[in-house]
Parts: sequence; C-alpha cells; structure tokens
Amino acid sequence: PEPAFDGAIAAYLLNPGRTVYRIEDLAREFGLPEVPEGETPGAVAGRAGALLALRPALESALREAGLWSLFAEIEMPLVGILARMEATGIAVQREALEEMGRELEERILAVQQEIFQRVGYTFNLNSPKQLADVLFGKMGLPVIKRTKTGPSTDAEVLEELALQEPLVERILDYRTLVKLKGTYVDGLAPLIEADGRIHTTFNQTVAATGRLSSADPNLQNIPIRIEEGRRIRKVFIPGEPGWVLFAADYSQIELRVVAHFSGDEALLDAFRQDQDIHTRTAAEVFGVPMEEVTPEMRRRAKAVNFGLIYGQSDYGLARALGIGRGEAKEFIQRYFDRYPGVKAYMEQKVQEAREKGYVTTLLGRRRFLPEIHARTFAVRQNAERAAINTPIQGTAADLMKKAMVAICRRLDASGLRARLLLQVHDELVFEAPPEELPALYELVVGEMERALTLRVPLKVEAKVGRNWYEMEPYTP
DNA sequence: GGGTGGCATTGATAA
DNA sequence: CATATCAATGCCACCT
Repeated sequence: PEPAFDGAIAAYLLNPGRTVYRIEDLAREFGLPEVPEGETPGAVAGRAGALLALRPALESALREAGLWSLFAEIEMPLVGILARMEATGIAVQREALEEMGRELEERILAVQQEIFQRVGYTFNLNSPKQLADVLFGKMGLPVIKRTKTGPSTDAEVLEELALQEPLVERILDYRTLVKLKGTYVDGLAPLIEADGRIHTTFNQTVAATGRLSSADPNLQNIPIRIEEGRRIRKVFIPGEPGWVLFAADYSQIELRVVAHFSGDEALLDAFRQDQDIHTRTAAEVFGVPMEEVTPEMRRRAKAVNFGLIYGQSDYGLARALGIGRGEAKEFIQRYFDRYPGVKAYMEQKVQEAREKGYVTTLLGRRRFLPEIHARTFAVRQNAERAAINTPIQGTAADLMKKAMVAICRRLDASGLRARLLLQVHDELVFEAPPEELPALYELVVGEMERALTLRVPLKVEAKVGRNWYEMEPYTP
C-alpha cells in the first residue's frame, strides 16, 4: 500500500535539516493563510484544509528544485516498504535474551563489588560526577580532559588512566556490561510483542543526509564490533521454522562514491581492480608495494580513509590514531599528493556550498548549509565538513533506497516468500526459506549492484545464518 | 514529596 | 578537536 502524497516527506526533501513538520509551520513557509494553533474544531479543520492546500504548493516546489523524481519514484514508494518492514518485525528469542540478562547481571554485581572493595566505599558508579570524585579526588589520578561541567570520564580517558591504575580497567568493564544489559537486554525485552517479534520504527524524515533512522528500538545500532556485545545478535532469529536470515551489504560504498564523484585516477583504479582499498591506500601513502603493507600501515591508512569521508582535520586524525598533530598532517599531505582528485573534490564541495547555499547528492537530494558563512571558525568548519560528507553519505543513501524499491517490487512479483526485515544504512536483512536463497541472492545482489551506474563497480557481499550472529558468507 | 521535562554525558551503529 | 543517528542514566529546575 503506497500513499500518493506525503507532505512531511515532501517538506523533508525540500529541506532535510528541518526538525518540525507541523502543518501550521509549513503553511506559513509555503505562503498559505495563517492556520490557528490548538485542538479546537476550528484549528483541526484548519490543519486539514491547509494540508490539502499544501499539496500543490509542495509539489511545485519539489519540481522547481529538481526533486520530483526522487520524491515520486523513491521516497514515496519507500513509505509502503518501510511500513511493511515495521509491520513484519524481526523475531527475537525471548528465553535467550533473558538468559543473557541474568548472566550480565551476575557479572555486573561481581565487577561492582570488586570496584567498591578497592575504593573502600560504595557510590553510584553510573554517575560520571561521583566517579570523577573517586578517580580524580580520592585516588588522585590526573584529569585528562574536561567536559562542560567537570573532568571527563569517557572511555578514551579511562583507557589512558587504566595504564597506571588497573582498577580503571574494571570500571571500563562495568560500563560495557551495563550498556549491554541496559540498552540491549532490558531495553529490548519489553518491546517483544505478542507475535514474538520486535517492530522498530523507521524514520524517513529525520536524518539531514538522506539516511533512514530507526527508533523504539533502534535496530541500526545493535552491537557488532566487540565480541561481548556482538553476542546480542544471537537472539535475532528467523520467524518461521527452518528459515534463515539473509543479509546483503554494500562493500566500501562511501569510498566508491568518493571515487565516482572525484574521478580520482588512483581511487578509480583501486576499485576497478577490486583491490583492498585500505591496503592500496597504505601502499600509496607509505610508498611501498601492496605486498609490503604491514598491518599497522593498513590500520593507519584505514583511519585516513574514514577521516577523509568525514572531512578530516589533522587534529581529528591525530586523536583517532593516537599520534602527534604534525605526523597526522604529514599523512594527510601524502594522501592528497597521491589522491589529488579527492582533494580537488573536497574543495569543490565547500565552494559549491558557499555559492549555492546547499550541496546535493547524485539523485539531487539537497542539504542547506547556511552556517558555511558563519563568522565563528568552529561553526563554519562544521558546515564545511558537512559539505564534504553529505554528498557522500547521502548518495549512498540514495543508492540503497533505490535498490530497496526495486528489490521489493521484484520480490512481490516473484512469488518468493522471503521478507525484507531491516535496513542498516549499507545492509539489508531478510528472512527466507533456505530453498529460496539462490533466487533471493540473484535478485537482491543484482538490484543492489545495478541500482545506479557509477564510474566504479558496486560490490555487494551476501551472508546467511540461523541467527544474526552466525552470519557466514554466501554464494549460490 | 512526586512527576515531568530538558540538558549533559556516555556509548552503540554505519566499518 | 571527524559524519550521521538513538537511547540510557544522572541531575537539576520546575510544577503542583
């Protein structure tokens, strides 16, 4: 079921940075008569009338901005797809989740005991303020950095303090365990509905870059990097007996988009040869053959690649790698020597934002950046990074959304029983009967790889598993 | 005193 | 002093 016109989505495309979508405000913005506020019959009727009148106004505005096809061919069809994904939900093994909760609870109590024992008294370990009193007051540890309100106790600080005070390691453990239990066990459990499934909400008008977001619960930030947290994924299972989960994710989508936009020869070459992009970057930056790239060189190159997508500064890179600012500056210098097209692209985007007031993605999605003219350096620099990052992140979002629309059309027509469950920015998760996997693979990977034609191939990797933890590479 | 709302801090994902 | 989100807890102001 696909609605014909959604005024909020129209307003979002016209300015994805907005945070309110009240009809009263949109009416004012698009030159309609003032709508009374409140819940009186007059106000309610006024809003209904204004919404009707808004449609042609929004439609013209979309056409004038070159956003009509993005609206009509991608965002509107996506509305029904997301609605169905939400209604479908993803099955969760309640028993396994509760068991994880009990184990975490035990470990939390043990770690807590150990900490209180060594400190000599109990306090609220969850309070950064009380923790700071213990660490920097009683124990006399050095303050590494400050927040607005006092000494910081974030993970970066604690990791440094752990070098001289082993107890701090336990505090880090405590934080990890409490995060897992609070957000991912106690947070998810009450959201399991009577059908044994969790039904998230995908928000289509929140992210200024064009991405989706997920809330209540957020299923786009289920742990994966750290093994302890990754285990949470075991509780997400197929909802039908004998079925499996199937996931397809774009490989290095954002760097491929950079290659496309910048036309940088070395970057294009790397993807056309399907090279490991971080190894190739290391080889370029450190001036060695790819075979001689060490793990440490690759790690640093990877940080540079991520930094580039975000509009890195030498300061930010230095912090990410734990090196000096001078050294970081050298890396960036050498990177731009090797990838001059990327440097030119970045400068061009900032210039474009200054001249036009906005930047755009491949499909014309735009983001206004009025702060590009700010007098305050930090504010202006923030806008400059957004000018660089938004076309990259937003084009990746365009691609994925276009693929979702194509995939769901074909899936509906195919007679396959497989169902799309989740989107995690560069990844789609399905549940499917195993016998459908070869057909599902062809359909999904094919549509994702051909969603748009860039100057480099798009690569999609597929995985299959009996839960979201045990996903193994899949090729038919 | 209890309830509520907002800000600050922290940390999870995209990898 | 890296891009974009969402959410938990603590803490404080405010209200009744």
